[in-house]
Amino acid sequence: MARKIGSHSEITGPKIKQAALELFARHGFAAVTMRQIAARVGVQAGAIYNYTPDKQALLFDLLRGHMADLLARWAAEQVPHNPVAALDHFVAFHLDFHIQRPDLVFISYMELRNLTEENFKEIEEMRGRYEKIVYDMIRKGVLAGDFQVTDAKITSFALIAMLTGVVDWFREDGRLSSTELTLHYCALARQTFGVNSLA
Amino acid sequence: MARKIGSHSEITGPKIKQAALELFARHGFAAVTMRQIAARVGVQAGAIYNYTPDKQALLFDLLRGHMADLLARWAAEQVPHNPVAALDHFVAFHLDFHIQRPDLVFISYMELRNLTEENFKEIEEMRGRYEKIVYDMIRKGVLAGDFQVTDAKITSFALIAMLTGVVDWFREDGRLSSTELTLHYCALARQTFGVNSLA
DNA sequence: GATTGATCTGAACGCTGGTTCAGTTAATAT
DNA sequence: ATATTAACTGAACCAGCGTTCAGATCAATC
Repeated sequence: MARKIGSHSEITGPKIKQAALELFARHGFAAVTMRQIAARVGVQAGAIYNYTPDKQALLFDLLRGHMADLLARWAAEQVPHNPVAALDHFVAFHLDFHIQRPDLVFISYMELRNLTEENFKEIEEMRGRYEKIVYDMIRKGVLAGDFQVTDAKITSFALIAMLTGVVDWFREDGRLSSTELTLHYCALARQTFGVNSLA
Repeated sequence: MARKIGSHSEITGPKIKQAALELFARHGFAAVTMRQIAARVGVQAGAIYNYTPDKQALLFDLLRGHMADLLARWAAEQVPHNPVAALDHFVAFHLDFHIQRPDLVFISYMELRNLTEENFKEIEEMRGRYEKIVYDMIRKGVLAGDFQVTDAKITSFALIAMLTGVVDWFREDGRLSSTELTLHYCALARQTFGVNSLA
């Protein structure tokens, strides 16, 4: 035996990425073997090397793709000028994006330390860009007098942590729908930012 | 060579735990070898097995010890009856406890998936007990009319995530002292809980 | 329908992993 | 001083790791 029936790089390539993603998320990068990934795709381990130079690149591509996707999608959003509306918009966007990609969110936080130093720096830089978006949004709201926060930096970290933490427990078939979730978190975020509810 | 000069189980035992903790936190459980741990202690790999049945137990003991410590210390706290004061108390406690143990916090979140199923359940149960403490605290505040939260469960998760996320960026020698940090987060938590600042 | 290139197999490579254990030495008790 | 026990070494075991590659087979092209 050699080449499989119906084999195509446009099919096998994505399948390998998907299998690697699921396994990395479930067991951790270091604990997953190339043979496990291959088995999930229905292929031998050697075949993976037609699609990636090595295991490290498999991880890095997933993380970079995830961050690039996040930044690109936010850049494409039409963000309201009103600070409170912008906050609501961000909360909805962040929750929606992250809830749809729990595995990617997980490994983007977990597996940073398994990256090469230079690969790590690249991801860190992208993460910093996203954090700056939140920080700038808060600063604008503070300057406009809409937000009452004592420290914009701390608040930006707190907001991101609070929102991203949702993927640890939220399930599509759970007590709350994603719509209800968003509503709750918009209210929570407003309160956290000291938005005057009478305004 | 065999037994080392000055060797004592009361010394080597804790050193192994400490070395394992640091290495697990830095590189991840699966990526750390018994030989690395041994080298850090200044001993051969085989010697570790005088102190632990296997690598898994090394991890589990760290996680269980951490959670047990957390629960025991909270149980020993004198918590004010006033809901707002209790919230402040909890925020200060949680931040203080977690900031002092960044490595343990890290692996307690990261390495759950590397636990045996039964070991995992035990840690999960302890974690649930801690989350319930927060939930009950919020419920009391809501019933007393001190907190304005739409969903006590969500708010409890959000608070824990927001506070625990601090270990990702806080440094003792950074911009903020731990005292300032606590003050900021008490204010932030009050705001998140809709505590009437005029009361 | 023959040729060519893309896709995959299967076996192998050198290494390193967790773990075991007989033997050796330091500390302790007698 | 001697005997006993606790602590550790060093070497070995085997399974499994990531990675390579010559060869086999399928898909596509003309």
